Amino acid sequence: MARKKKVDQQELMQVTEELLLKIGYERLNFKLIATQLFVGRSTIYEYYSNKEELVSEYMLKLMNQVLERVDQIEEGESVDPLTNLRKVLSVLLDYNHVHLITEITPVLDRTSPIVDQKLVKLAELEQKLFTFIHTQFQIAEQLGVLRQDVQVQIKTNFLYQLIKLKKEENIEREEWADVLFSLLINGLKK
Amino acid sequence: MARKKKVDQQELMQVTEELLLKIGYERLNFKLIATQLFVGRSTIYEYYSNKEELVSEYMLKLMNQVLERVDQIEEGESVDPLTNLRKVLSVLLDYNHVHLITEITPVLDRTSPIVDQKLVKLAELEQKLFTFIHTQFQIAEQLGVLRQDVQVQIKTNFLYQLIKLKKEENIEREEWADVLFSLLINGLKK
Amino acid sequence: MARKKKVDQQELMQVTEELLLKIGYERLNFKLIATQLFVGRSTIYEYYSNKEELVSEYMLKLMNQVLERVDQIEEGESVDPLTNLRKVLSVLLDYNHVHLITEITPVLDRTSPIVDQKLVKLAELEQKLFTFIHTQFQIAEQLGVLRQDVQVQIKTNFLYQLIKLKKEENIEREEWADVLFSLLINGLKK
Amino acid sequence: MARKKKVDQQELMQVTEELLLKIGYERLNFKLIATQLFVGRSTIYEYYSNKEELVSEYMLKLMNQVLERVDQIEEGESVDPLTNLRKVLSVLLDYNHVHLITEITPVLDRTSPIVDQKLVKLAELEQKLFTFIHTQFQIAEQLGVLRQDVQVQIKTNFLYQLIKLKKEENIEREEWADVLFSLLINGLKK
DNA sequence: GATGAATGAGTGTTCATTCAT
DNA sequence: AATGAATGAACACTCATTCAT
Repeated sequence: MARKKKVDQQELMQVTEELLLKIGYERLNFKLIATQLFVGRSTIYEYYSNKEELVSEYMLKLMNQVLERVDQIEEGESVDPLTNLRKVLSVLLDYNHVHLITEITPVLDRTSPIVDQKLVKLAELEQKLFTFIHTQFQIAEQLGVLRQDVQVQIKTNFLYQLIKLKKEENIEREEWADVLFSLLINGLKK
Repeated sequence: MARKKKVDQQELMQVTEELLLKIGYERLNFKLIATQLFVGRSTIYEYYSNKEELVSEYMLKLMNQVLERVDQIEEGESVDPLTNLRKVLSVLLDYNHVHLITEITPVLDRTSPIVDQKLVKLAELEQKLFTFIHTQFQIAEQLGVLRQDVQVQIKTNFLYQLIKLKKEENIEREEWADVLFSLLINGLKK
Repeated sequence: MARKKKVDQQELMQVTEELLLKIGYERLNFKLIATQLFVGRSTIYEYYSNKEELVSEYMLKLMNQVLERVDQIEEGESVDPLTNLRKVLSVLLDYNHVHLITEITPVLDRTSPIVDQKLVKLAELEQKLFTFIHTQFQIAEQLGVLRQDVQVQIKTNFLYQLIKLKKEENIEREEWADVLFSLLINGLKK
Repeated sequence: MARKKKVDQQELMQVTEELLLKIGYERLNFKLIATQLFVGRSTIYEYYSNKEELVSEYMLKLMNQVLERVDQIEEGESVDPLTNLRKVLSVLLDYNHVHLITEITPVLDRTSPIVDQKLVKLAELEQKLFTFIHTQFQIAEQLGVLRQDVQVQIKTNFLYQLIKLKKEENIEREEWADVLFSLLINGLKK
């Protein structure tokens, strides 16, 4: 009979996320992960042969979750682009750590084909996300709701960057999303 | 007298900056710096006894340059807060890498008193910058130009985050500043 | 299960002792130890995270062995203090390298709590040894066998220092202990 | 005109002694010495080309001073060997740090001929000192004052080791010498 | 004479990774 | 499937020593 599995994949991903947020990609190491999971260091190697593989897998899973939520928006009944964009912002705030992807992806060593493959897939998903936002902005423009002197690309980035603004402690998430969205659309002017 | 100096401090700072931007703080190491300067690794230790000291010195110099520019705005004839804020944005775009400070400062080991001292000084300077922006926003509010349902603190952060938006390749810097400032003030609405 | 152990703890302690006696604490380093044990340098770090920890562990083990022997004297049937002191001298000569402790302890860096803890324990054991000798001297004094114009503290030190006298090559250990003890008690006078 | 000499030889020797006593031979280095003398590190190299040369010179000077004092005893009017030995003990206590020589000499690298030469000279002086003590003990033996079942060599060492006994704080030097000498001659017996 | 500057050699330490069980 | 043990490679840091001025 096989030994009971000690390493729960979900737990592994969760610990990875916590550590990525707490100490960052560079300082993340298998020793730490193993300690938190109460397993031997080398056990992690049974599943991922290095940090790159583990982290790219984590990012892929994360992006998949985000896109699932975005798909729900797409499949929703709403046809108003601004409403959709507001919903996207909500999702991004929920998955606030997606910004990790933007930071980590460029520094990852893509030598290993397994890693490379995952990063390609990840880029596709990211593209899909951007395309959705992009499309909404285009529709909004056509409806004459938005200014047209700024490229859609910039608008998309603008929205994406918003999630990096540090939320005030005493404000609740949806309310915060409202503030950000209002800033995005109306700016600071009275 | 001594041997001719091989290590130019300015060059050292420049290489540090380049490497920080290219590979980040964690991957930065003295070997790399020394190689780029065509000197021995231990030579760098003659000037800075570790990475922390070198990098905190770099950040301090950088922030000093930024504040010099901000002081010029302060001493300028303009009393219009929005004009001043627009000028600050220009400065921040020129010293676009100030965002490194925000990233690196929290992870630096402050054990060494020399490092700690520099970080304290750095925090003071940063505070000064924020205060200037803060003040301009307050004046603008009092003049009734800006919306008041968003805290000044958030506005300040908003402006500060703007510099992270990646500039399009084919656009010139001042023009880009105009775009960003317009986004900041007017938002995306038509 | 894991790979077969290559590093025998006892062997490690023995090599440490040999090197401490041969080249001293300052010159002792992990490279040397590793070479003698035919293992990689970093392997030693699996067991002790630095020289301080290794050496303090060594000293603790050594002192424990000494005290075990002293305990046997204490539990022995003899009640004559001089006989007991003579036996202590034998033990000290057997563990002649205890003087290493006196030399090394003061220069050890106690920053690490692990090291500090061991040194505290070590000090306790040393105290116990000194107390035993001290007590024997006191009893001897009360029996009127010893001069009383010299403090017990000095007597204790005197005995302890004796082990540093270099033994002549051609003399056997117990005989040498007799000579030293006689010197201690009777002095050089006829 | 030549520059004013900044490095005073005597001061150099004094600093060397202080550091040797404070931190020991192994930790002694030119950087520390230079700092204490307020000169550049490389300046010391004008006088001594390495630590070995400096320290062997120091020990030689020290031993010379000791022997000067011993010569005075020899030239003195006293013919009583015990009185002479008591005087030697006084000298040894004055130059209490001669024990440094015993510790350092064996670990010094004798590769350099300059160092070797000094160490040879040093050994001669040490021999002279031992011979003097030796002779006094022999005379004393012939006078029937001392026991003869212990080799003179051992007696000599015994006296020499005495200086390592830590002096109590509140006792004055000559008095301490008396205690030690009495221990040496009469032992601990009543 | 004096020294600031540069450097190599050696040690300290961490960690990803392999391997045998 | 799991892991304890071993290790090399890479980086951190110190210091004796050389050299040009």
